[in-house]
Amino acid sequence: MQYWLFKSEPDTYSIERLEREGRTEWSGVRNYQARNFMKSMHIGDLGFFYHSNTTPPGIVGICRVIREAYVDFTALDPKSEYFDSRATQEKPIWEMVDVAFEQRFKQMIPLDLLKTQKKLENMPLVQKGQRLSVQPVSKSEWNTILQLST
DNA sequence: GCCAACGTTGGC
DNA sequence: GCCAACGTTGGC
Repeated sequence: MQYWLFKSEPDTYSIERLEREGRTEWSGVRNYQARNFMKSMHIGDLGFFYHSNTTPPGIVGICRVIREAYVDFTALDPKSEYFDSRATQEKPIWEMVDVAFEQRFKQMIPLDLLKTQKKLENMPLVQKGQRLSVQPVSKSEWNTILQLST
């Protein structure tokens, strides 16, 4: 069992929408490092749901991996905003997982607060210039953040 | 809206 | 294989 963090701009896909829909395909990731993290996910893994590019940014809840990595077909669809002309049926390049809604925090844990936590100083999330949209979270980081959510 | 940081592209 | 140019991310 591993822990993760998924970033999403709420205008694109919010925790509220995930709560409403129950589950979603995490399509559109176009970064190799983030894709590789998704390929290493297993059913039952948990992830923090992070709202980026909003005021304030922060962790808003938890989701759960319910399907392991498979072809992100949006890369093959010319009509999709995530279309990648280099992707083919034989070599689709990009993959995605499915996640389910797990929990929404009563209050967002703002990035500001995460940055003040000594125990979280090594998280990619709090590093300046870090843009990775899917990243691993250690068990101790996970627990530290859970404490902040109560 | 600005811009620093980063990943990717492509000329050489 | 280097690296400048470019596009994107995302905090502020």
